[in-house]
Amino acid sequence: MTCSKFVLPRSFFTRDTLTVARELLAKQLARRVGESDLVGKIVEVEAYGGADDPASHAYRGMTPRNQVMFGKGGFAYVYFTYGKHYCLNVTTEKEGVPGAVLIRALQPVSGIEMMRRNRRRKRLRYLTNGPGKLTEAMGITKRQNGLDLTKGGELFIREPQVEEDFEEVSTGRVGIRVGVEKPWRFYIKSNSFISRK
DNA sequence: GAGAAGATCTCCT
DNA sequence: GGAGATCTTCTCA
Repeated sequence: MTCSKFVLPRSFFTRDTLTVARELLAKQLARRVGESDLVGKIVEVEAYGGADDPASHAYRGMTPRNQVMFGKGGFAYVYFTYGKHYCLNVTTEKEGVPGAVLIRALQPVSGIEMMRRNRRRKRLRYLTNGPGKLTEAMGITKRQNGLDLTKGGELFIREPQVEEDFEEVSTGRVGIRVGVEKPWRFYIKSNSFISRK
């Protein structure tokens, strides 16, 4: 069962990458595994561009890995890094324009017991407070690369049932060596699931 | 075909 | 607070 009226439509994603990144805060990432639903509130994101952004995978043009970033917005871009970790991005912009938003941290909403099993950790705070951690908690791997997130299938993004006020903070991006000066990281102020201060 | 770097996490001191 | 783990992907020859 999917509450499709809450699923974010294509038009949400096919906009400017920075706009999409900011508006993704406080939305819910939902993952369906068999009978179970894993849901987390998005509390931290980073925007990645194209030829204007040396930190982006798309900076040097299209490759087999990053081709999803060049398609239209609203698809999952999952890549493997550091020999251990997957990172989940949401593509943005229209067809032919590269752009993506890295989901860096979630606040668990439901399916928490399954997240604990996936992570083999008990402490709630360490289940999803980092890009490699949240993919492990939600069972996301390269198999989810290229999935359409607007269909309400095994992976999608939806409006929260209850709107909450929050204060947005923007800083330089984390864990990269170039392009650190761009204030393209956004997170919800004073949320305890942020990956780094 | 080889070499190097990477949008990170965990464990150890 | 710091280093090691570990493998995919890209670049260059």
